[in-house]
Amino acid sequence: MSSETRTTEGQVSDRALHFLKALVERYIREGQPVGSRTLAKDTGLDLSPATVRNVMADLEDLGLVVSPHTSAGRVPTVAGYRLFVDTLLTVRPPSEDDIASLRTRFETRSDAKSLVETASTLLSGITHLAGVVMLPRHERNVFRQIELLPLSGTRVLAILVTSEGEVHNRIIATERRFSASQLEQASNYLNEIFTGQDIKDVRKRLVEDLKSTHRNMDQLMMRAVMLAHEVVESAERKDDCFIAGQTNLMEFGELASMERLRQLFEAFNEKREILHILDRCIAADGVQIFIGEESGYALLDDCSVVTQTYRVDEEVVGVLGVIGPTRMDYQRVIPIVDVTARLLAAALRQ
Amino acid sequence: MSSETRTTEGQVSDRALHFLKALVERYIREGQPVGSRTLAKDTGLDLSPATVRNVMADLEDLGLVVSPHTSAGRVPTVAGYRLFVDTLLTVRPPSEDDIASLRTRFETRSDAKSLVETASTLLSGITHLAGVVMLPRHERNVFRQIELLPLSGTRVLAILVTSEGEVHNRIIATERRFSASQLEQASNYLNEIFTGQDIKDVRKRLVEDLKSTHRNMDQLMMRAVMLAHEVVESAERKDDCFIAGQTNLMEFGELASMERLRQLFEAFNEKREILHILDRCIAADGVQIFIGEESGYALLDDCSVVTQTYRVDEEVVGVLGVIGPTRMDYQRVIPIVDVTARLLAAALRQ
DNA sequence: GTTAGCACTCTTCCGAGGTGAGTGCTAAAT
DNA sequence: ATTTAGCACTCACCTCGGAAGAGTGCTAAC
Repeated sequence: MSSETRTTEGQVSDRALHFLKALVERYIREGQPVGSRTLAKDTGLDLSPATVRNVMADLEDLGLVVSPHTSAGRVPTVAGYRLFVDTLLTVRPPSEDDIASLRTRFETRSDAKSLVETASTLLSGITHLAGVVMLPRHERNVFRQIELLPLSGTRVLAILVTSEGEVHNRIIATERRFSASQLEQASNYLNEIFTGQDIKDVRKRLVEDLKSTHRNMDQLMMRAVMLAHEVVESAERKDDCFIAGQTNLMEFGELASMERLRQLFEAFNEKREILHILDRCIAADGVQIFIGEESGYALLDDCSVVTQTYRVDEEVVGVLGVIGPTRMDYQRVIPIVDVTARLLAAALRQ
Repeated sequence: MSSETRTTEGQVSDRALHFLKALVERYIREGQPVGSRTLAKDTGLDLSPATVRNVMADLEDLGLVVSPHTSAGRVPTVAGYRLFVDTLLTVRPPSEDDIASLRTRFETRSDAKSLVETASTLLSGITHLAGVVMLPRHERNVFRQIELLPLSGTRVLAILVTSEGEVHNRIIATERRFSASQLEQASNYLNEIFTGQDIKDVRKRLVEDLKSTHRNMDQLMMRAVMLAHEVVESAERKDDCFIAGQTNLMEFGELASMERLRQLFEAFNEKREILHILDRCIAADGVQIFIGEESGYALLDDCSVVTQTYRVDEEVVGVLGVIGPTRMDYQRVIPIVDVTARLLAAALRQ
């Protein structure tokens, strides 16, 4: 794929590229196939439609544009967008308005979850696309404190606090009844030994512990640590990802089919596929763009994904971005995603 | 309105009602205006279309049905649905399949939040409508334990556990730095004094306390108790309500306009209006049905809402239901909502 | 290399005409 | 007094046939 892009790129004249750029920009603005006459005016070069047509034919041969039917203008293909995004695009910094509206909204200091929520709302609000943000996931996840409280019957409420100040709780169904003091004893034990350690280590250690000594609480404590471990592994991936502004996508004509939209929204609710894509983006580090089918999910064939990772203490902890039609305004969107990532990182740091 | 319904009801012959019933049922099944010929066959009575037409004309005069245009069949009006739901409807118990699929899914015992989530998923899955469930809100909200932990800078993490086993946490920005031991002291104090008390009382008491003594921690503790109080008041109402299966609504032709759908989905995200309606339903207790404009929100003009309250320990703590097109299958939906409410209540009780 | 001209292809937008479903009304039948 | 058959009428919907407009490809001239 990349080699193919190379060769085409090599053969395209500068003027042709200039035309491609103008065409993509125009199409992004208007959303309709652009014809030779229009494009001739757009480029600024004082050329006749006929000349433009010749160039367009070349671009079509190279697979950078297509015409939906004989007598429509041309529309960029995925390869066309790709070339545009990779080499033609002039990234302007986000407008003052956009920055201002971002900055103020991030000023409220609060927990990771609400920051992430704000971030996705902001992204979707400013770009008029769907905003997605993954919760920060730390490589190192330090056990800070655990609290075990008896509920009715044999159920126990376990509350885990990590050193990042995240609180996780779950109800554990046990085999027998535990008194409040028994549970306190257990949590004291856990806290004493494990506070400040990495949760992965805690788990490993406890498993070994269990083999040698056979303590009364074993089962319960094991479960509690399992909870802790789950926090690291994040079994509940669904909650790790915020999506906002899905409805924005309804306004784009190219996604107007009810059936497609429905599937798209269901994917947003399901989140599994979205998370897959974001995982790939997190691995890449930096701005990552999937155009149309590049994402690998048929659902997103007419969509593009623009993401940027964000880091805390030099470590990449998450990723955020937007999902919209392939025809999105990359020039505007990319810097916005970029800035939002930085602002979110800053907000998380303090 | 109700008096009007009365009078019309009085004037409608039994046969006319029988026709209305058949018409509504048919329309719910097929989704298209039903004409005299069709209806004549449907009723079973061996009557000619002409006769049916006469009756239909009467029903139209009474405002129970309308025809979208001269040569279409008739469609129930809101008043028609109302009459149908109130007096004509034969509620059959939910099918064995439905009950089975509900029961097994509720067997997993877990915390309120995930039960509520299951409930809404189930509702939407079985009815093919949007399912909504409000989290149980207890009148009495008992303070069980509070934990205060220092975070970076002057921020403090407050964790509150109620006697129902719900865990709430928030980050509190304070004016000055507190050490871990100071915070422990504070939380010990709070726990000692307030455990087992109603949170509302706790707050009242603390406010008074502050006036007399001027303790070191005042500000912080005040905030902590504010958090506790917020839990009761549930400032974050948004999180109190789960909606699932919104996408189901996209399949109904009568809601097919993009613009309407978009507004509807935005209302679902916003939740404010939905919560208003649910609040009204909770006050009513029992099965509550809003048909079309009855809900009072223009957004829901083509929708109906069917809800049932659910109770724990005799006290109504929440409400659940479905939102779908006015043309939903009331006969099937109502009992399903009813059963789900009972099952959720049962699951919450243990 | 660029352009004007021209034939050609498609979409899109009417308007006409036909069809079918369903109605209301009237007059006859039960 | 119902019920029914008959009939004229009304719309929505479909299809077909231009006409208009946008845009193309090609060719020949500049």
